[in-house]
Amino acid sequence: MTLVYTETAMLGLDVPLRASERAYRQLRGEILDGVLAPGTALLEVEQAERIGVSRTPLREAVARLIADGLVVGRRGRGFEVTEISVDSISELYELRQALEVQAIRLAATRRDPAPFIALREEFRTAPGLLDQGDIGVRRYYVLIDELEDAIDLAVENPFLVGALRAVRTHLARIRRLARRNPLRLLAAAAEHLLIIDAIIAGDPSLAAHATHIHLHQSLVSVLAAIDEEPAL
Amino acid sequence: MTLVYTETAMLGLDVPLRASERAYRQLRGEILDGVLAPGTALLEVEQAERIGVSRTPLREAVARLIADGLVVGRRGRGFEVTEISVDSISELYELRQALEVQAIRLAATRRDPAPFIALREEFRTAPGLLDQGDIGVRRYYVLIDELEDAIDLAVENPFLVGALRAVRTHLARIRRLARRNPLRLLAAAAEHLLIIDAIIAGDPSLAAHATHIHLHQSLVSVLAAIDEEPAL
DNA sequence: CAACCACTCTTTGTATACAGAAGAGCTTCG
DNA sequence: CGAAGCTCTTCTGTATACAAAGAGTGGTTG
Repeated sequence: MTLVYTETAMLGLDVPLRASERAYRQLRGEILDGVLAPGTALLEVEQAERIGVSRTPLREAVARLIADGLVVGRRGRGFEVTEISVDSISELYELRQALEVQAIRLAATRRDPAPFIALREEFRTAPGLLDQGDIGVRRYYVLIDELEDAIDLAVENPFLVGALRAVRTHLARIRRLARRNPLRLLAAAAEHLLIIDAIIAGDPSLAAHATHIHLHQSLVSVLAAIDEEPAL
Repeated sequence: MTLVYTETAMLGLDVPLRASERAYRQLRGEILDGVLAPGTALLEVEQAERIGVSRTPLREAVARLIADGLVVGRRGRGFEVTEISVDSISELYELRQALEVQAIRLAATRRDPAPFIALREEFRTAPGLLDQGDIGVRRYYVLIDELEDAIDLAVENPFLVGALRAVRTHLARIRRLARRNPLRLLAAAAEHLLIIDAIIAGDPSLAAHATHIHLHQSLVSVLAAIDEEPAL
């Protein structure tokens, strides 16, 4: 739930990191990026040699990944990357809805409007951004990250933010296997604007319902995208 | 998020357990029971010797406790048991509300009524139970555990149930330092009955609102109890 | 020919030894 | 007398060696 970063990491310096931390970040990144596909077996010695650490810090990293729900222990034979089923996506969204709606409610109640007003301006440029192809889409995702950060800050609740972060970890994997279509991104941008407006207006109920709808649409879109893809 | 128990543990056999698992359970139990008070420093060698395992499995146990949010790493000098502030209680309840309301909604939607009908009968005996002093109160808490288990089962969502379990871990600590008064327990029993009725009736909205109210009253009671106590 | 048992090999779980970093206390110098 | 620096101690972080458990395989026997 609580991630601890060293002060050097927070400063973005690439000062030598603890081996266990390096192993954790690398494995986590590879799982999220799909390099380590769901179902992949993780053998301790093999992974330890590959990453360049000994088994002790690697085990610590795997333990954290298990706590994150990205890896499961197989009885007897080591560990493997967790699978993603269509059912699990719906289940994740049930949790996500509960958390995001609550977070938005609190953000709309406690907010300092300033950062959201700034974000509103940026989100208004989103339609233009989405016309600029892949690079625009990437900048759009950065915008969403900034919105999430602003919400996390406004929520002022480490427990809730921690739970949200855990959900977002799994979302990152899902996003990979369900490339969203441009029309959906455009609609999503409008939905985000509505949520931002509600936060600025200090209307928790409106913000909550807008979030509910946004997540519903998002889930529908993700499930449709997955239905079309041959994989999974 | 996901807890993995060995099959021997699930059967309740006290077959030799892995050392790391033993260390985890003992430390977790001691933190939850308040034997290891908030702020207590955990030195690896010291704890390892006390529990009777070597440092390696102890570190694994501590890593899991950090993931649970029961322990935090102190920069430089080891680890310590996390503190509980009044603010953190309110924050925990904000998360708890989001999760429980969603869980109850889903339970009321998907439920197999049978277990809840059985629980309703049991909860009707709660007022009598609470007249029987300490032993009755303890049986009442067992009843609540059974209700929570029934809800977890009906929810059919590992993500949501996992998040709930994490919250309940922290609740156990809070319950310790805010002994509830008998009147509150009586009122809580009535609130639980209302929730159970709503689940049996298959009325998600009613169940959700009943839960909302129940948690609100619970928080008010906890905060009042803590205000009275000299400690903290 | 099939089933069961034993053996071996692989892989995890645990202990311990070693190295490096951080804090405390003492000494010394200004 | 105070402050700063150095050393010493203590603790964490990592590697490695060892033990035990499970799975797979081959042989043997009914």
